[in-house]
Amino acid sequence: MGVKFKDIVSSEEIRFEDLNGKVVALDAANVIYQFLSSIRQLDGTPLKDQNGRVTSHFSGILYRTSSLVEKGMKPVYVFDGRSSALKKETQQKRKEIKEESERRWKEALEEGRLDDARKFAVRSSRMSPEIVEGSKKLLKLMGIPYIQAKGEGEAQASYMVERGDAWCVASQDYDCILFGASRMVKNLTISGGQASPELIQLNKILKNLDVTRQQLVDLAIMVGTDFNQGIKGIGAKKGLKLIKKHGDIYHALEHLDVELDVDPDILRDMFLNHEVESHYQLKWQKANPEEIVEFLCREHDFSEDRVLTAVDKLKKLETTQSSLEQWF
DNA sequence: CGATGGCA
DNA sequence: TGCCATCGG
Repeated sequence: MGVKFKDIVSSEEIRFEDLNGKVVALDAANVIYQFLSSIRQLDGTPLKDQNGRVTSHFSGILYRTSSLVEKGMKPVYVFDGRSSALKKETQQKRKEIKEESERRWKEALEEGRLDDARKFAVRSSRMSPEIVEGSKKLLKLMGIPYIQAKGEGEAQASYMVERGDAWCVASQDYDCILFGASRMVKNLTISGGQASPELIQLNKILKNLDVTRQQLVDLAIMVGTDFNQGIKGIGAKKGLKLIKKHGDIYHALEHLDVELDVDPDILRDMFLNHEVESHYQLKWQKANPEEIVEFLCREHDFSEDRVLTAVDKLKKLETTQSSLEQWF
């Protein structure tokens, strides 16, 4: 998932207080997928309502969002739009892994191997249109804005940081730095325990590695992204050396005597000139406790006490005003 | 994952 | 109060 840059990007640990008052653009797909993967029982079964509909993502969105608000952040969720045809191969591969994982989950369950069951269940997580629509509905009732991207959500979120409408992108993937996000935050989890939030700044990465953003994109293309396979045997470190030695991907490829499956120019264009939605408005509104209870408790069997406690935390937003609000 | 409750 | 196991849906 995402470009494998872990070995070359530096990050700094931050505290939640550092994000007080900041607009945080959350990559919705990334966040929801995390919830679907991890909010499960020991045997891997996700949370479900009485009708058997998965509710893990509702739990995650409700509790994490309300906690972020309580800590002073202004969250905005960014949903994926159409995905590039270039992503087809990755999507097909993921689909196969998920199907295989689901099969092995059931198999492990029958044989009583609980650890394996959970492991494969996590890998089998899938985000259906129903899950996306339900998530949007919940956010709306909570008064939390969401943006529908035209293309990749990461690209849209990065654009919002570039415009100054958001302070950072929150994601676990490094893709947003390729899309030009000047700041991204990893591990924006509440009970992080070990993993506290990490701030990753594009200009610091470029300075540390001594490359341009274009070169960083070229490097990603060599290493492989969700949109292309990359070159076998080339990881972030080796690729970085090659890009620095030869200047760009075309010259590096000449010296390696290999060809890519996709024209680098097409991928460069995707990362550097991604189609985005520029007409949007960020507005945090009062939560609607009655309708949230109707939706989560009546329709999806959540506990009213727990839901109302979380919803109460959203009141913090009513006292703060978006700096943007003055413009509208 | 995040909330909750029991226990020191 | 803080830590940890387990519950949530």
